[in-house]
Amino acid sequence: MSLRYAMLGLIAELDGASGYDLLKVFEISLGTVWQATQSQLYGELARLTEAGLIEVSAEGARRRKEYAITEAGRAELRHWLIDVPPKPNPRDEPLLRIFFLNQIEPDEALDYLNRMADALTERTKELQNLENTVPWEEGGALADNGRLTMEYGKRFLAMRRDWYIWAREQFQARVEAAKAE
Amino acid sequence: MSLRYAMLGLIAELDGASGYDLLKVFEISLGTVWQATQSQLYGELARLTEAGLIEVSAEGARRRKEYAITEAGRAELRHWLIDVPPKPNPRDEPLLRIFFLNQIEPDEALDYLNRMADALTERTKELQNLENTVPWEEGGALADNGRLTMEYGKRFLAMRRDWYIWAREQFQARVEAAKAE
DNA sequence: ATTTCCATGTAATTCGTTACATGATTCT
DNA sequence: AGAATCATGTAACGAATTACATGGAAAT
Repeated sequence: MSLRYAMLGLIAELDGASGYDLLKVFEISLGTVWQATQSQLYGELARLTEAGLIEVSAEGARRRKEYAITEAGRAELRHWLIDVPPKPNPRDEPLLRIFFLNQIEPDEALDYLNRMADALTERTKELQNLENTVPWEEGGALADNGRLTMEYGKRFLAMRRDWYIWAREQFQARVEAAKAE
Repeated sequence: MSLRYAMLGLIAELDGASGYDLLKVFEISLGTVWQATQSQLYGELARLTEAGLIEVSAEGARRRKEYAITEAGRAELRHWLIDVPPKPNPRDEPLLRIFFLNQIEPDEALDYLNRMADALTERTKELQNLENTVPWEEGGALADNGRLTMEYGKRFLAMRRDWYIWAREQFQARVEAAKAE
């Protein structure tokens, strides 16, 4: 159900946004945190309008429809932010794989852990580049909060890279202990 | 598609497991990393059998069916582990909320950030308790890998708690700067 | 006897992805 | 004139959630 609130929140911040505008925002600034397809967006816009949480505030050229949040929508968004406890992800694919590491050869497993650590180092560089090129000045409050999530992203990458390095060491120690027998 | 491999991997490790057995494993040891419902499991068991990746190795009392991985299944699992790059989560609800923090009052936002940090401290304690009560000796390789994910869980919790504390400071500084104008 | 646990399945609904389809405006 | 971009929608499919339904065996 969170897509609903993601859209509600964006419409609250970016007043007079169209479905197309939202799509761009999802692609660019929200892409790392929440993904949505064009199909989903237009469907949810219809449902939000139906539910009275947003309304068409203007119609522009090329069939463009601009949306604005209603009072009911604002209340709903506020309620979600304050009263509904956020639920963390119930699924983590990279971590799932760790459980099955002994299904491949020890060397392959060590290699896998190395590759994962390297990939995270690579992504850290990319994120750093992104941070350097984003025009932070514009955008106001949304950009300020974007900066918070940028820092989160950096810490998350670093934590995982460190963990892969640590896990590799653990795994290797295990392999060598087994060999010594 | 990862549920498929989660089940394939479990059947490879726990030879002769039934759907019911897998369900228990998902509830207990795999629950923090990958969730699946009973409905999903039985459906996927049928599909995996259909695809020749597993087979019914025995039938027991109470309609129990035990499954074993086939050679084709082993190859498929191995291929997934080695060749298919894992994809990290495209959605993070707690982080999404951060974008809309300025939709509520500054005091409420600060309060929210505090509550999130506290909740993570709480969950750290729970995880520590869990670690102390899990019988690590049994279970062999699966348990060894479980220990790796346990450490991941601890680091992840700590990272998020620290970040919430940091974010709270950032947010407060912003609020005070705005007040000073 | 009856509760509890083992055990498997199906149905209905919602959410997400990919693909298809089309029209209007601006730019070169 | 033609390409690129803006803009909205629908259809088909697959994955996930919730609920329903039932039966056999063991324990109290």
